[in-house]
Amino acid sequence: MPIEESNCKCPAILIELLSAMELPKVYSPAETEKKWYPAWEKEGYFKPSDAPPEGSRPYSIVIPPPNVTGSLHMGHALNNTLQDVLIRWRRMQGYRTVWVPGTDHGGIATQNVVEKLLQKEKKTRHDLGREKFLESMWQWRKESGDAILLQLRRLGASCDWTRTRFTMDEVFSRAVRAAFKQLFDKGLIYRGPRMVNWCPRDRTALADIEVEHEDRAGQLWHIKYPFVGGGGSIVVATTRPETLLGDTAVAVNPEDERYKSLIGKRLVLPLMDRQIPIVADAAVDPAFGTGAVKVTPAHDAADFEIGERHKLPHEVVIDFSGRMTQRAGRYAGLDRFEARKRVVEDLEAQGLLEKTEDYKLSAAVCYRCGTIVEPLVSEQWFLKMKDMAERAAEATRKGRVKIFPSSWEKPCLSWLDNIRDWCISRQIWWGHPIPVYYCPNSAQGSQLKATGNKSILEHGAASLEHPCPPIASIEKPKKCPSCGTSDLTQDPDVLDTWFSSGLWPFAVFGWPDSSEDLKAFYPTGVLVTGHEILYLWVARMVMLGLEFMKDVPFHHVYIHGIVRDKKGKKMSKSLGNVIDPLEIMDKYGTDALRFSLSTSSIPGRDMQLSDESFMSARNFANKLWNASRFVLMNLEGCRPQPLPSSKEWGLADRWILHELQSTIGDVTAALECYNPAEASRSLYEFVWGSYCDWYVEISKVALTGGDAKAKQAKQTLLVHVLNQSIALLHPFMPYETEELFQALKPYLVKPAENLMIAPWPQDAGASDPIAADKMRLVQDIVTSIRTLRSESVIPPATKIDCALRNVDSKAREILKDPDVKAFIIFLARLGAFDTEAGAKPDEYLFTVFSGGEIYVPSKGVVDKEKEKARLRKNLSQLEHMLQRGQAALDNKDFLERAPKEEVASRRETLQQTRKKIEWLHKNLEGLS
RNA sequence: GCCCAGUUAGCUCAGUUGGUAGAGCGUCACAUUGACAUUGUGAAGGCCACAGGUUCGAGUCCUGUACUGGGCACCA
Repeated sequence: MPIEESNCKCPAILIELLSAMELPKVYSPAETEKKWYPAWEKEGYFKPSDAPPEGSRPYSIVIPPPNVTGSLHMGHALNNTLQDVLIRWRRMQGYRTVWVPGTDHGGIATQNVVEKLLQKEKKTRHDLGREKFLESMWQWRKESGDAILLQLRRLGASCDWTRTRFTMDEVFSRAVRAAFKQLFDKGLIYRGPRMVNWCPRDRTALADIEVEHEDRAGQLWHIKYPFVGGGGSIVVATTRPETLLGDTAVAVNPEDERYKSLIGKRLVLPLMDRQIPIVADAAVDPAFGTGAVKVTPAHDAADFEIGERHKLPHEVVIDFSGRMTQRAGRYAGLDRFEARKRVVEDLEAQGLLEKTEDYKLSAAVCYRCGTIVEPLVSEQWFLKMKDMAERAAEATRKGRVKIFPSSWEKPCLSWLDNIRDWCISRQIWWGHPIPVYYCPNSAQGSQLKATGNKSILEHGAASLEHPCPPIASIEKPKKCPSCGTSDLTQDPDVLDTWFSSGLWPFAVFGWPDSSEDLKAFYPTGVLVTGHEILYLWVARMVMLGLEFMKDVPFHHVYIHGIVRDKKGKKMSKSLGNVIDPLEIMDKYGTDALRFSLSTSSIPGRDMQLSDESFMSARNFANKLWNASRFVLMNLEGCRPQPLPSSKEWGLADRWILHELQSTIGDVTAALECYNPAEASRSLYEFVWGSYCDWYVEISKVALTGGDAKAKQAKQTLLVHVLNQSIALLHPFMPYETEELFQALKPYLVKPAENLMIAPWPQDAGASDPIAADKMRLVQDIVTSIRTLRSESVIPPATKIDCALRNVDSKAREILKDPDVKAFIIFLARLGAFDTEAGAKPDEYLFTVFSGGEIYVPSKGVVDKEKEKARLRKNLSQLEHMLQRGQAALDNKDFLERAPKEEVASRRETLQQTRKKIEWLHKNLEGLS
């Protein structure tokens, strides 16, 4: 029969002992992590409070929604750790916080994943048809869609899961259609045939920003175009000879003396036997290649423009799948690269290839699949950007949106300042259907009929006298407002995935309806992201936020680095150098992963991660664990009580509170300016370097001493400083700190229910430079003695006696403090400690500290030769210092121009160094 | 071609207004009844990329060079 809790009448002291003993020697993350996440969620801490305390301000973050294509990788782990650090910190600061999670349908990327699955069954999406294919897309989304969000829970992400959004859920889709319609009605969205970047693999248009440029080795072919009627030829250079088949002119610069007389003449297009003119256009750079350019208006953006200026015909020789069209004559049906090979061969055979040069070109590739992009003319929807970009740039310039680090501001502005219209239509199936409808009496409608509802990429098929205009509508209209027909067909294209992501910061809060959430949480506090989607996403959110909300979507943009491997390479599946965050969490614990990511996250820099960095974070977690374990094991009889008044603080207490205070300031300031590395490092130093190494050690004096009052004060302070430390650490290491907090709770006055909602530590006015000064002396003497022990190979366990001589007045004053003496005796493991030694001992080991000589009597132990070598080594170091110091003080200019304090302090150190050298010399002499 | 970062110990990186260079990891020595060996103590290890300049004084400010990474443009 189980013992009921209420029946358990164990003495409180036993419970304490038990709870302390329950802490195992080593921190084991797995159990802790399992416990706290559900507990926090159950308490509703992830949701913003419905009844916030008065004056509590809202603070919100929206997640950069990961694509529903896979699982958590290290980049996600970093991005979301940083967001969680910030939101937990703000929550503890008392803000009414919300972090909205969600996922993105991810357009081309996600469609590609499912298409690849189909490929394994040797099927294409066209085999399934649009409807069936979309069914399998939704199936995929259902199965693997939110896996990544589940993994975020493991990471400790304190998202409000009740507000989870997906960019294609019904509510969000309505927002997307509403946004489109508003922009359409305002005349900002237009449709037309334009030269766009076409990915023949994904078979869709891409926006300019979705094209990446890669340096590749290629060739520059010089081709002869003979004049009509003979008389030689003109040579043009090209990297894409297959486009020759679609040439409709050759252009030269009008100022180019070499070609001036040839303008207007006609040429025979090789291989095609068509005649084309030589035109003059200022866009041609006479210095490049031969100074003569072949013009292919249908397959090159620059040529398209030349074509417009000279009214040149378009010869479409490459189709949307990257194959040569019927217009390419005998090359019809060939893949573009196969055609290139054949064209070059044929030109060579006909003696029209003058030469081939190696040439470094930057290939335009699709950012999703890496296929070389083909510039093609097609019918697409565009969003006018100029005005929106201007407003976004203005908001950035005025600081309404601040970018951290600010070095990203300039590139961002220059992108906005040079913006071109945004091609927002995609010829894929997975995405938001464009909310535009056509009636059969519209140009597009009639064309759709002709092509069997498949595509209206090509233009000019229909020629109606009075066509009905396209209808943009949030819901499908019943009939055409122009002609009344109810036979309406929706545009077959979908919207660029970034169009919907661009609405994320307000659509997640319920836009276009006006909601409480929207009022409270827009604009959000900060957007946390990597720089790779700065233009693709961030800039667009600013533009669309200003357009629809009349306000920026966030005040701050925090750009973090990219996660790289040990060798500095970007992590990628194909390189096989990925570190799986889930594995790291299994191996080292979630807190170690988070702490390691935070510590490595230096503003504006990419980070290199390796096992060592996780290990060091894991060790830190264990150190904190054991320090807490020590404190808890020494709280026997301790009751919750307020801090003793400052009068009762001993030297070490004043010092640790001084250090704590500056740590609180440092951590808070570092987080304010998005520098988690500085915040976490400062905490590491404080916890390990100050609290564990010195304060906990020193506290052992009082804990084991007989003074009950001193012991009690020490217990209270140990608990207080530990409690403040874990509070500061909580945003970085939420699990372990929560676990420790629960263990500490019985000793805290009015503790919060959970550390997660405990208040953020405040400046307590505990700055104490005098205590810091005194502790510095303690540390100096202790370290000097330790060095001496180590150099003379005296085991630390052996107690030694120690005497100081020639102590200067400042040090003597400090040594009067009984604490100082006691600490030194304890930390340096001394037997007798004589601070005012008179006579020199007979045999001794010798060293110096900043304020005097240190003698360690050691009868019969001293190896004279070894001791001499040791002292000589010390001496040579000091002499080096003396030399440098003397040089400065011998410099007249320095004495005259440097500030007095500087000169004085140099004099003092020099004096000290001299004294030390003198003492060392004397002792060296004494040895021989 | 233009712009922005970076270059500091073997490795990864700190270094605030200019004042004799710091940490972690790794290495070496010593320590295992200790809160913690995922530990402690100590040591070794640096022409702060290079060349100039400003300054009494430069890792820090200025100019130039080299290399690395990134952004943008050109790309016939």
